[in-house]
Amino acid sequence: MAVKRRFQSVKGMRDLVDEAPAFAEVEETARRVFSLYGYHEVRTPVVEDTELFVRGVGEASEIVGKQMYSFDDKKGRSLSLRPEGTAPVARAYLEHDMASWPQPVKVFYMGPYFRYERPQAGRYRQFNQIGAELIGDPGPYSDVELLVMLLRFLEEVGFQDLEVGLNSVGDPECRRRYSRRLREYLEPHRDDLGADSLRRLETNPLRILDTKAPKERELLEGAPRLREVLGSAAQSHFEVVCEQLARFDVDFEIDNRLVRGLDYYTRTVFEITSVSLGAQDAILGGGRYDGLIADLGGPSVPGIGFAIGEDRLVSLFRHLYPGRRVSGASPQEPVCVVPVGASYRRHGLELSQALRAAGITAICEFDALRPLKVGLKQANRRGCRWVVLIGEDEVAAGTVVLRDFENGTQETIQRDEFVDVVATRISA
RNA sequence: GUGGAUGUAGCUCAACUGGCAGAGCGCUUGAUUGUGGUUCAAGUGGUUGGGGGUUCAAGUCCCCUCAUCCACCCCA
Repeated sequence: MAVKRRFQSVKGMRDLVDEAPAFAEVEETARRVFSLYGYHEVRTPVVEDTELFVRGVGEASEIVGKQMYSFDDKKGRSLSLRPEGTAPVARAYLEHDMASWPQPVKVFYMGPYFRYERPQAGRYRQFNQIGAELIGDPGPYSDVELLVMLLRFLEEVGFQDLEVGLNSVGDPECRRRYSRRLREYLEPHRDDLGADSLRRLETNPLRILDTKAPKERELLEGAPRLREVLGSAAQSHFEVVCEQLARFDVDFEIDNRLVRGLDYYTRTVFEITSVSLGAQDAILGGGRYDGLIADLGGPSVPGIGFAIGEDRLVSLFRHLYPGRRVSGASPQEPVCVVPVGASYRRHGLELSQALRAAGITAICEFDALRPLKVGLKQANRRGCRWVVLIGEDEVAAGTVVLRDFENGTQETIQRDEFVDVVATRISA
């Protein structure tokens, strides 16, 4: 009966147990690297006015149309769990009048996001993103700096050989021009298009470019290229970005089909995918959004940013480098203090505190049901190599016993010297 | 929202055309009352996801439901 009614995590949401240390290491790496580039961390609320996403992300986008966790509060206001991070940051930029700060404003953030979709490999209803936004500079050098920072982060996490897909979706005028061309090209081939693409032919022809259907891909081989219709400003912007990325040895490939799903993107767009992740293969994506702040009722301020899917990043890392720790982290394995008998717990606490005061990770087995045996077994199961024993004999003699599980030896050392001895033994 | 697969012990999985629910690992105890890990011995483990139906008899067949996984879609 207890089994039957046992609680379970909500569909599409999971506990991070084994993965939690890797998440923490990824987050620490992000803080370190992004700070190095002059970014500072912000934290925005998990809940926002629903309208923020409708206007920011776009009513036509799938995210807003079908995937939001929306609800009415007690006053009847429509609120939503945030499905992405850029619109909230843009909102905060306006709310705190960051336009009066030295431009550009550079921020990063991390935390949970929510989309109501059917879960599958690499897709959760609550997932974690690490993002950064550079707001207030329209120029291509900011694009390059942001991408270089992103690659540096991935490198410091421990990834090698990740390739960035890069494209330009141009300014809104270029896109309107291109949509018309693409529609003209595809119209005669309606029979070869699936239902989804047919619908997009009316609503958002650009999205047809990233179709997975082989027949449609073949058809698109002969389609006009997006970059061929870019205006001269967008064109030269893109050229500078490519040229500078090459100068800084960024491994990128121009992908003509790369368009991204959020409505606010302009000019530079990019993403990194991996075939090792299954169908949900994007580990990060981003781009420029020169019209977003204005769409939200603010001044015309350009911006560029990215979002890293932390769950997918960790999953890919574990798949590519089994057993390896993120960022080469190697936490200190604890020394285990075992009081021999319940009446020596006081000494156990004292000894473990002395070790911690010296910066040595220590745990104490207060709960050994029987002297020694159980305590040692626990210490072993926790993966400790070094055990400090304190009992009747040791207290009487003013000593402790330091046991080395690796070769089964142990030594008796003076209690007032034991911290130093432990320190030298574990670092040997 | 659509489609497919799978739910048996804490974990990984067996159980023939319906016939006594099992194994390995884990866990507890002992061999060793102050010595772990190895070994040996014993023990602990379950309303077979839940509900209903067919049957003398259901883990097995039928219906419903829930969950997980994978794909479509979408994206991180």
